[in-house]
Amino acid sequence: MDSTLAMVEGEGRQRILAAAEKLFSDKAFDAVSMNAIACEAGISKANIYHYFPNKDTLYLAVLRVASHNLRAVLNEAVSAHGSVLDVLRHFARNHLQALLNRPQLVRLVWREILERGAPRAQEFAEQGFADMFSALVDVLKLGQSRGELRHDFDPALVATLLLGANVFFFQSRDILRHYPPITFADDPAGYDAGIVEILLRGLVPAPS
Amino acid sequence: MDSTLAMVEGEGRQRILAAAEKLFSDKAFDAVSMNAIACEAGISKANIYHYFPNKDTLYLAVLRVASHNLRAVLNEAVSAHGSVLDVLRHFARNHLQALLNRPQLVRLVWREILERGAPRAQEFAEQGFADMFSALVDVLKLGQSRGELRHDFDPALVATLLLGANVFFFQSRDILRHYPPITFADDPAGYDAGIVEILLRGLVPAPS
DNA sequence: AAAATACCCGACCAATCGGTCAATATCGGC
DNA sequence: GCCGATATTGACCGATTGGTCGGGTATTTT
Repeated sequence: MDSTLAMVEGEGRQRILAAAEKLFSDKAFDAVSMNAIACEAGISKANIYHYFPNKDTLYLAVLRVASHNLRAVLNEAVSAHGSVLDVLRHFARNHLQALLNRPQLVRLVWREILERGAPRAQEFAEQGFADMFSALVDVLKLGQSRGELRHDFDPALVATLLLGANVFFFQSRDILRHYPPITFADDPAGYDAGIVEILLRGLVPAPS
Repeated sequence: MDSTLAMVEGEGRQRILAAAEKLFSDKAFDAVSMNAIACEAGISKANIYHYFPNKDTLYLAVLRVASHNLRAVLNEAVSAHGSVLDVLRHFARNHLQALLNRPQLVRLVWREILERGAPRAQEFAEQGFADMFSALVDVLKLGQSRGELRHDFDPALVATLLLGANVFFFQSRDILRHYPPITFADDPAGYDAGIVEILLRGLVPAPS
C-alpha cells in the first residue's frame, strides 16, 4: 500500500517529467509546447495540469531534477585515489565521460546558463559548478602543499581551464569533427590525456 | 543617386536586422515574435515581410551578418608579430577581448551551435571556427619548427584548449564571479595571462 | 455499497503566433 | 501635375499557444 502505491502514484508525474526533459533538452523553452510534451508522455495535455500548475513550474521541476542528477553524476567523477597527478588524470577523463554520458542533462542545464535576462534557475547550475570547483581546487592545493605541483599558479584558474576544456569539447564536438587536423573528436579519453599531460608539464616543478 | 540612395534603401532593412539581432541574441528563435521585432525596429510587422519572406529567412540573415562580423572581429585578434610566445600571449588576450566586446554576436552564433536537430546555419559557425583554428595551429606549428615549442604535443589539441578556455570564460563569467576563490572573473587580461603562462611552461622545452 | 479522492480526458477559451492582402503614403523621374 | 515603384500600414486569417472546465473513470477509505 505504501511502496507500490507510491510508485504508481508517482508514475504519471515521472512520465511527464521524463518526456519534458527529453524535449526541453533538444529545443528551447518556447519551442516545446505542452501538447508535444503530453504527446511524448502518452497522456492528454489537460492531465499535465493535474500535476503541474503551469508550464514554468513544469520546466523548473525538470531543471531541478536534471540539475540534481547531473550533479550526482559529476560528483562521482571526483572520487579518486593515489597521487595528485593520477587524481587529476582520472578526474579529467571521468568528468568528460560523465558529460558525454548524459548529454541531455548537460544541454538542459547549460542552456539555462546561457539564456539571458531570465535567471529561471541559475542557482541549480551554480550548485553543480560549486561542487566541481571546490573539489578540483582542493586537489590542486593538496598537490601544491605536497610539493607535487608548482606553487606559483592559481588553483582556481587551473580548475577553470580544466573544466572549460571538457565543457568546450562537449559543446563543439560536432564541429571539431569536421576539421582534418583534429584527430581526437571521437576519442575523448585521448583528448583528456593530452590535455592533462600538457597541463602537468607546466604544473610539475622543473627538474632543474 | 547611388551611394545615398543605396543607404536610404537599405536603412529599413538594416533597422530590422539590428532589432532582430538584439532580440535573437537574448532569447531563442521561438521566444522572439515578429511583433516584438517590428516593435523594436519601430515599424509595423507587415513591413518586415516587405524585406524578408518569412521569419526563418530573417533569422538566417541575422545569423549570416552576425557570423560575418564576428569572424572579422575575431580574425583581427590573430594579427601579431614577434616571437611565437608573444604571438600566443597577444592572441589569447585579443581573442577573449573580442568575445567580450561583442557578446550579442557571440551568444547568437553560439546558441546556433548548441541547438539540436536544426542545423539552421551551422556552416556559419564553422567558418569562424575554421579561421581561428587554422591560424592558431599554424602559429603553434611555426613555434615547433622554430624550436620555441616542444615537438611532442598536438597543435590542434592546444588550439582547442586555448579557444575553449576563452569561450568557457565568456560563457560562465557570471557564475564564476560568485565563487570566492576566483579572483579573475572581472580581469580577463589577467585570466588569459595566467592561462597562457601555465600552458607555456608545459610547451616550452625543458631546460634540461 | 457508498462516499471520497485521485486520476484522466475531450472540448473549449482568449490570446498570440506567423503570415497575407488590399489599400495608402511617399518619392524620384518626367 | 502625373506616374510607376518602393515603403508602409491596419485589418485580417487559420493555426497554435498556454490554460480552463465539467464530467467522466478508477481506486481507496469508510
